Amino acid sequence: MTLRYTGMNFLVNRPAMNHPIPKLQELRAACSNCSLRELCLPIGLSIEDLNALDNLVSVRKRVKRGGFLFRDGDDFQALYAIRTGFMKSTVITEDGRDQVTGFHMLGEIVGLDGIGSSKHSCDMVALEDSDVCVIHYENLEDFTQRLPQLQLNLHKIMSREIVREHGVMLLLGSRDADERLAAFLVNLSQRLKLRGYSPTEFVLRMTRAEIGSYLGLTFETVSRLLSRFQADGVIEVNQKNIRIQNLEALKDLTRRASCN
Amino acid sequence: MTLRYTGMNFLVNRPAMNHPIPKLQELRAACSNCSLRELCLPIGLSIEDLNALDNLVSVRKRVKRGGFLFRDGDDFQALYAIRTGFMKSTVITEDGRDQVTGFHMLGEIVGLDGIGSSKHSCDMVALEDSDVCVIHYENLEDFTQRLPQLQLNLHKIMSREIVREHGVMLLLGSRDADERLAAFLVNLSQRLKLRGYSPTEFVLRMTRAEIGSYLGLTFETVSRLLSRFQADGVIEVNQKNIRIQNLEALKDLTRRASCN
DNA sequence: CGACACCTTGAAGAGGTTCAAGAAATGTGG
DNA sequence: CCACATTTCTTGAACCTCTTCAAGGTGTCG
Repeated sequence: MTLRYTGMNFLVNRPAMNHPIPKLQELRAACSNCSLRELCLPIGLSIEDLNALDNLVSVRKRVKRGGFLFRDGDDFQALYAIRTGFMKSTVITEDGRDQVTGFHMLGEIVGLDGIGSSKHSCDMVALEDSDVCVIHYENLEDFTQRLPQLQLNLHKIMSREIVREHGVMLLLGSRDADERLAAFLVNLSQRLKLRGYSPTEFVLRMTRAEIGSYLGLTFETVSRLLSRFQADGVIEVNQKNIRIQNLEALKDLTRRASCN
Repeated sequence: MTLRYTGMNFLVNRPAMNHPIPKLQELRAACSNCSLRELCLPIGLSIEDLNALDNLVSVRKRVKRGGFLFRDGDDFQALYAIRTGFMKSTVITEDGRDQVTGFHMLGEIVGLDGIGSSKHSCDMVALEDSDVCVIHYENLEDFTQRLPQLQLNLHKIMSREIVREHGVMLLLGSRDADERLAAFLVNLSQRLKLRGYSPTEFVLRMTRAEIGSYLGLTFETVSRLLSRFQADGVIEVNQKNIRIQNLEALKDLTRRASCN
């Protein structure tokens, strides 16, 4: 079987949810038909509400690999739901250093950083050709006024982002390099599993440097640790291809009590 | 002038916004009269809306120093607006290590972590006797349905928390110890200034260990750095009392380009 | 006043960074 | 489609920042 490019080939074992390349007239999104709706903003909405939502999420946008969905300083206009692809968010300092603050995959909502100040405060870069639903924010505010469930969903999404970041802070503040990288791999694995992909075999869409930036490590350290995990028989690495041999061992690494 | 205890004596130079000890019958909150409303949830609400809000935020709660406002695992019931006092939030790992994820002062909303999963995912501990307005979440959802401005405010507050955490991630992931501590002091200074307090002279309500936990450093490192900043003439330290001698130098420390 | 928590400072040690060099993969243009 | 440039990755060795361990000092509260 030869697969056409679907924008989801950052995954190895593709399940039965391939999307064909959308034709232009299909670029209109439709939450009611979307296979991701149980992961996304419309979680648990009724049929009627879903139909209403289709009028809100009416545009899609493609971002080529390496392209920006939005940039630090851009006026905030919309939230974006990732349909296919993979993205990273980065914050930049005055002196030019930057830090990856998150990796985002299908079904996730990005752009939440812009609501507070009406400007985006990070860059959102596609790590592979990506396809997003554009959720115009002013319209969304109107919709949430009428759909309490939608409002709740939005609040939950934002709250979960806050909790996710708590986890990253814990990682960066209290764990050593092994634990950070192990936690990163386990997290990726779990998110892929939730989307129906293999939790043990996948392709990293980001470079070692990007992983390092996210984890507060240098790319050399990431590279060395991947090699060591492989030597220990926990994972198998081949360039960007990862196969987790012993998921339990990896999970143990993330919670290894270092006697304090 | 001898001041009665107002729950705000973590600050040195008190401006003209002292609250008397609330008598029991005064424990009913009133956003419409609150001097903090320009920092808090009701920012920019009309008079009518403010009056409506008074029915939402109808309870106050006191938390003694060292007490918990809520704990990891508690059912999520409400958000809390800090009226007086000072708090820290901490997340805990399975192996018992914990990390401070934030320090919170008057006018700030805490508890946002609980919305996503209906359970709180961190501890919220009072670092001094504190007084909070209880915003029952179900009621809040009803109110935001009717008050678009209130909904927007809530979204902005959550978005800003996300952005704040981006900043902490940057701090923990990309900066050395000097830069972290300098950034911490500058941040405290700015938040105090916003509330009408002296930005250059204040009392730390947290221990060196808590600062260290927040910044991903040991308490010894924090202690050493405070001493060094003092030796460099940037600040003056006397136990928990801080006087910033050279705010610009401190700000420079936070953005010192280390040539990469 | 004594117990306890908190803070300071020193010295040794370790984990991760930096610098460096080469290999492998990827992309580009003719 | 191949050659070349560029990016990415791996691995080693020296170094450095921050941690760990330790001991003594200071402040606070019952």
